[in-house]
Amino acid sequence: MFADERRKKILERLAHAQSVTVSALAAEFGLSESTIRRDLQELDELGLLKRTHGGAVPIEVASFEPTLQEKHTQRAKEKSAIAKAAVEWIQPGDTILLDSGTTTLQLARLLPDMELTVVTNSLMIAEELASYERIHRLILGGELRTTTGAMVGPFTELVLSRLHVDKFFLGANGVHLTFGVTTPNAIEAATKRAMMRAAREVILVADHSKLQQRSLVKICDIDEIHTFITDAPLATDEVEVLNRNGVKVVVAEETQQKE
Amino acid sequence: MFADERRKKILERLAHAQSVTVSALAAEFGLSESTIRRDLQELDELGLLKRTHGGAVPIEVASFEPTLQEKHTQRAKEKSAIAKAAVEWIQPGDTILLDSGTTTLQLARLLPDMELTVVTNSLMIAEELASYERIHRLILGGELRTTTGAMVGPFTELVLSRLHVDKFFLGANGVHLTFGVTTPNAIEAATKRAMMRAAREVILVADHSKLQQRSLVKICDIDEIHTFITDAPLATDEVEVLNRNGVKVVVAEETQQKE
DNA sequence: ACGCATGTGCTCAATTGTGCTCGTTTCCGA
DNA sequence: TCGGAAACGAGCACAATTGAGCACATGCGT
Repeated sequence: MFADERRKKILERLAHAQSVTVSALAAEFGLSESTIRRDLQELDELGLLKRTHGGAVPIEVASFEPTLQEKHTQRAKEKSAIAKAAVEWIQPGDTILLDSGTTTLQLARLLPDMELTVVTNSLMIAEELASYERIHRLILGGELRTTTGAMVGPFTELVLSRLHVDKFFLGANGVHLTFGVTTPNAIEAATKRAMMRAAREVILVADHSKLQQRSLVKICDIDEIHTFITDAPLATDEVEVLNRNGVKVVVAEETQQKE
Repeated sequence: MFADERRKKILERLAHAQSVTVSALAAEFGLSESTIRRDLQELDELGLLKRTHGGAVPIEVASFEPTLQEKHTQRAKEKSAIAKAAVEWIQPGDTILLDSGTTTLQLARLLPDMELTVVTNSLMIAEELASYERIHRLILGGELRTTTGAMVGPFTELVLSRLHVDKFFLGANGVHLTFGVTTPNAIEAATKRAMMRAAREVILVADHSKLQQRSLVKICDIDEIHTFITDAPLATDEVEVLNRNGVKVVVAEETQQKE
């Protein structure tokens, strides 16, 4: 990987995400932070990005919606770490299904532009993927929900009934060992269930704040999850319960340097 | 193997990979690195690649998509006038179907926030409608096309086969009295036909630059259109032909503010 | 045979990319 | 407002890569 190549990738990344961090880039490329800093400095001088402390942001002015933006930043580091670990699960040629949600949106941003089929019911993810060249994108239709930007309902489920994907990345509001996986909205829950039926492997992505939480509507029992990717180490007994239920647990490393 | 031949191969290699290395090329061709360096230098001076330390990367065309943004501004005033006239056709409680395209996008922007069900296969329109409170929004899914942001294909048509809307606002690239209504892409044309089948009334919206133009793929004959909204007065014989085919013609008044 | 252009390989000092250290600056939570 | 942690930039060291120069081989026309 050459410097120019790497810088191009940094710009690509920045085109999809609102920001990049020095530490994350260093970890991703397997290089020192010094090198990344030099890259960012160079790109900054060329006017291709704007340097910030700890990273960089795109050059555009961006009068983005604050509410959505806010949510992004909530536990952004955790979500990003989880998304990064989740991307590792994806191989060229895969057919993946992305649930709506901020963690999966982050995942979409981190997707490499490789031979891939991505199915999603999230308007934001669809938008995010619009510029990818090589990714084949199938959008599940449905009724558009304002709060989550998700497309849900019978039409979504109709299309899902005709689909079969390799991997489904499921987001949720509550992950409880005995009460199962939950979300606040009944229609969304039904759609999530339909997505599970369409997938060979169900991968649950949720940061540690969701753990042992209960939301209103149950999506599924914990043993219906094949893999659970989260950001903080679980208690040993929790891992034991999960493993006993056939759930593989992956704890995402926050970027190398621990604080 | 001649030098020119070798250089051509290097360029081919670079067209497929993101980069090439001097050492790899030297090994592959069984030549010294000096020779490869001279090749790369030559190609760099010719502007056919960009030299880096240890190898080379392709020239960046940086072909960002101005096309979509450009299209917005093209004939914006006409499109806006048409959209304004089209909105008059919509009543509270209606179920309307919006085609993808810049004119219909403009229409979506001008929609009053009233009791309404809007169905669309356009990602941009979906996004535009995301903030509306009272409008019930149904998004047709399908494969996402990069150039137009439209969702098309069998899944789109599957959902459409289950729907019935009051009014369909159809966009097109060519409107010809004898050859009918046309568009450049076959898959999009098929989806547009499916949308027509799902509608009680088909309303064609197209500015006068599309008139008597032909694009590649035919969507329908002119007599399958119920209403045609455009921005410039047509010739009297044209109107006569249209009326004879059962097409109601509406000419939108350009708004007062001329510059 | 001769002169010359071209293509190639080798050597070596100079350049570049990178990692590391260290003192300074900036940020964030108490 | 303050203190510690994180991030920063300058400077240095080291290794890989580079370019210039030279030598050698081949091909071509005279």
